[in-house]
Amino acid sequence: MAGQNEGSSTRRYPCEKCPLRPLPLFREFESQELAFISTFKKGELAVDKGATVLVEGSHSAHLYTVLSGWGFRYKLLDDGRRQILNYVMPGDLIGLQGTVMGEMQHSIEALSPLLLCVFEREQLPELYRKHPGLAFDITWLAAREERMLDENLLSVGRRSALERASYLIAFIFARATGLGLNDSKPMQIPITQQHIADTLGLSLVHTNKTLRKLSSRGLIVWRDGGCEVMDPEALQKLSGWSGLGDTRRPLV
Amino acid sequence: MAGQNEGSSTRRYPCEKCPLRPLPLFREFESQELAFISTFKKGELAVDKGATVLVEGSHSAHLYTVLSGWGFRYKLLDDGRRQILNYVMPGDLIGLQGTVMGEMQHSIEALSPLLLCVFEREQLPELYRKHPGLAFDITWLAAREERMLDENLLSVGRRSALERASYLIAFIFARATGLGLNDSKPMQIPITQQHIADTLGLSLVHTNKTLRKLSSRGLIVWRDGGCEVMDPEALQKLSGWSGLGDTRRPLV
DNA sequence: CGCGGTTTTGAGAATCCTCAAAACCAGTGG
DNA sequence: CCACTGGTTTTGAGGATTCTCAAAACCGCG
Repeated sequence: MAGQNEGSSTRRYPCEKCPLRPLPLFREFESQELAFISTFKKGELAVDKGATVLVEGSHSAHLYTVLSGWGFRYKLLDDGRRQILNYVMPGDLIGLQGTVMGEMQHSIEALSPLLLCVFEREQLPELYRKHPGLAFDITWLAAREERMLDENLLSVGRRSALERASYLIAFIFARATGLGLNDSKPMQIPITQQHIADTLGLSLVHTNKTLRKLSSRGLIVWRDGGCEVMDPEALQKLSGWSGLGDTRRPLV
Repeated sequence: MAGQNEGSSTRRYPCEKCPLRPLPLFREFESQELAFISTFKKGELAVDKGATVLVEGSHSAHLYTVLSGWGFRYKLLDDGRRQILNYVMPGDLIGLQGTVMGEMQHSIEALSPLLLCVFEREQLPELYRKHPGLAFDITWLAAREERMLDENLLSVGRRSALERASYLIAFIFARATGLGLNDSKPMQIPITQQHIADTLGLSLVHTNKTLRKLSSRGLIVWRDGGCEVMDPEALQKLSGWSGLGDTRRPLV
């Protein structure tokens, strides 16, 4: 296995100075809620690129919010076939399944160096008791994840290879843009074609040929081991996807 | 469209005499929680087979728990391609997405006559304020739905047609069995092959040929417009699925 | 320069799809 | 009781998509 949670537990970002919260994407919080979150947060965890954050079958005592970096959730079959379920980006709450239902049913791996806020499972009941608004937010985030999975399932089940690839890239682009991650002009997504293949349910070879078509149409460029998005509108149109809504969302 | 919510709003089952709650599958409730649920419940809705319970794009003011019957959640592409996301069975909470996030992002259709408990969106904040335990249960159910979607996505993305079909039937069988729905000796699932095709992401023709293989091996029998499950263990083994856990779950 | 990981290409094979038609079956109306 | 109808299941055949196998090209890194 690539590597386990090796990470320092410093605390560079107090919640009051959270770099994410000011973004227009996120809903505003009441100060008392913010104060609670601040005590709820136990520290930060830095995870190396390629390391596994959470492992299927483990019984995690923690819950995390992504502060920065990219990752992905996936499941494996016995013979090694891998399905990537979704990507994990700043503001996402991860480990909820394990925390709420017991055992983790999927794994999460870092696609880039990840910085996580660490929360403790044990304090969750207290959160639910004292801060119904935050409890509602957690449900909201779970419903949002469900919605993204619905879309992914629709894509893998019913779209052609070309549509799937377009959808995936447009989808990731939309999420990253909302977070203000497109600082470089053509935004770059830090994934390999193997990741895309395992997300779309296609073989590596056919994925490559499909991406090649997108390249030849000028919609993307594959460079420096990542995908540069040249024409997100065209990708979205090609996939027949209606886009993310523009509702603001909570951040826990 | 086949038909809209035509249903009487009688109230045959007071919560105190809920036919589901006594099942060993469900966690026990505190009496005050039960009392609240009872006031939370606004009535019952009977939905005809084939009718659409919730429509994608609508802004539902209601939230439902299935009392009896079968249904399915699905999404459509513009050109009519359909992907079934999951099946809906007694004890499932539906409409949460629409209630929590605004617009419904999927539709739900009845596979058999459905009986639903009706709750109101407006009272949800009160539930979160007064009954953190119930709030947690709702999150739990959302996480459970997410888990089922993860499994379905793994299946559609990475399993062969034969494995997918086996998995789906074993999965539905396991859920129904937990609910005590297998009163008839070989349990019958009330779906058409078109439903299976749209769940697995396969064409109708190929689905038929795949099911035929399962029949010839004696794992299922297709009779009376439904699927009789003859050998659930073999199906589960063939699909390489580890089964549902045996944790008890909440019922809201 | 050599190495491991990633991308690219080619070729043949398996899976899965579409088109088309027949068989089957329950319900309806004559 | 029978013919008709619409929905569902079944089968065949040819074609498109996607897969596996295999090898080469590429690329950053020690």
